[in-house]
Amino acid sequence: MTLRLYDTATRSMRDFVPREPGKVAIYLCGLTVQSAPHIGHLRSGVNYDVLRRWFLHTGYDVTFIRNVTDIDDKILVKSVEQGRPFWSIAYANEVILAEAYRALNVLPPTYEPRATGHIPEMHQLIQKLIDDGHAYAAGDGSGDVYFDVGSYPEYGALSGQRPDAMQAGGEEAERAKRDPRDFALWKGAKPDEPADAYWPSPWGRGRPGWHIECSAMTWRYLGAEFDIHGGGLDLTFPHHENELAQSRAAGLPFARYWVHHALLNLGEAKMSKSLGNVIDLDHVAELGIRPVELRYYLLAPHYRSRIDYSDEALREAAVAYRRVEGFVQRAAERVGAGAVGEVPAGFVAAMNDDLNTSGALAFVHEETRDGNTGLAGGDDETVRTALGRVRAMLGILGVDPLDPQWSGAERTGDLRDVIDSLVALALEQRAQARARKDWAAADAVRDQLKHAGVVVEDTPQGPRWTIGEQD
RNA sequence: GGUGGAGUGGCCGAGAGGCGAGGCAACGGCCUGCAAAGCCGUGUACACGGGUUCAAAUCCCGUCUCCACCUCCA
Repeated sequence: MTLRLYDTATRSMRDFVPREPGKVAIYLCGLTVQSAPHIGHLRSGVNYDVLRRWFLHTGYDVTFIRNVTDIDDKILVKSVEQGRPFWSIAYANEVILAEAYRALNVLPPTYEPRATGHIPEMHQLIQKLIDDGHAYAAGDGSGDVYFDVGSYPEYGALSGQRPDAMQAGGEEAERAKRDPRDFALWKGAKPDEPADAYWPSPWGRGRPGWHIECSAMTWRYLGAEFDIHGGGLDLTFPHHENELAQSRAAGLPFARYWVHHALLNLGEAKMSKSLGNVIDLDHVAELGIRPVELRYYLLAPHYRSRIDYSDEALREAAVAYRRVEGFVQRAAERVGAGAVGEVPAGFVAAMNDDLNTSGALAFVHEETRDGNTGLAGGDDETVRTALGRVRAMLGILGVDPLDPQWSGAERTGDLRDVIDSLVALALEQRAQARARKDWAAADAVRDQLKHAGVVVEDTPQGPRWTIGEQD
């Protein structure tokens, strides 16, 4: 069975056929590092991380490129406002972003190129487009270079826009464009913008337009043609349409599949800096939700379904995850972590069906139930099998509780052994009280531990403790 | 105005012509000294109105509501 993916360009599900057998080359539009990321941005990282891990699981050699846009209008505006170099602002946000990805167990990309590191490649592409009659330098001395949309008949095919029906964009100020739909490949330097934000070019000092960077970087790292181009639904137009137009016009076949994920909304609108309706990792932490639980929340709905964020839904997802996590921990205590096992066929079928993570999770929960039954009945073989399967599935989703990434250390740190000794003392007291049926004394011990954040549960093998919420 | 997409039980959320995904919550039971955890059981859900069909949440037509894009945006 092969993976089927929904391809935006054809608006249909297509069997995934790699350009080269056994290899897949993916380009994901990363973030513009104008500010710290919110969880909508992180959804993008998590969704494509799951796609990537699925390819790895199914035996592909994956080349995964995720870019960083480290220069754009907003960054330059901030640079002027704050009196800091634009690159220091971009880099500071890039560091925060990297930390967020790491916290969510998003694998580092094969390479993470920055727009500003690829000016020569952009120049090459732009020159080729000019030479071939697809682009022109503005006649007003601005130093701008525009893509000539009229020279590319396929324009609009990706996003389903009909060029003649498109609303004229940002009204005035489009200076020397021959057609309002033409877009900037290169932007000439302007006096009111930071003086350190420019590079020399055949058309004068300037900086790149937004879209050209992705065409340049896919070309540089993945070649003329590659397998999958991903990004948020909101990038379909104009960004991806423009990338496609300029790349194709320059003679590059470009992406074979276009994968777009839906956005995360808060209230009535998508989460965005400009609307101010933003939830970030700090807010999630304040709710008592761990990063692994946030990751579960972000990957549980299908990637093409909109997520309407609510604290309540996030908490529910965390509870669902904790059920599975609880099984994994108890099972590992009983039979040992063991090796990662087989992945159930239903899970595979769901994942191959356009990465249906929701459907796939149903199998995680079924296997968890079987495992819990085994645990209750003392059937170690069932426990072992279920544990192996659950861990295999969770590993593909990047949320295996036994992955060193999570490992429970974030709550107990290196103090686990110390706590264990102390708790053992208390539990010994409780055991003595229970032996003489002094339930009040026994419960007092448990209550005190609970108050300190240690939750005690009795099992057929004796009491076990976990770290919970402090009262 | 143009282009995509969505409305599923108290909540979240898959599915896409015929056996009620899964989770959370609720209720009942088992287990437990009590609890916790777990297991078992309990739901006649598919925005509305028509139509097609032996059969529709799933297909067709119409209506309503919502979201995204058409401008920077994951």
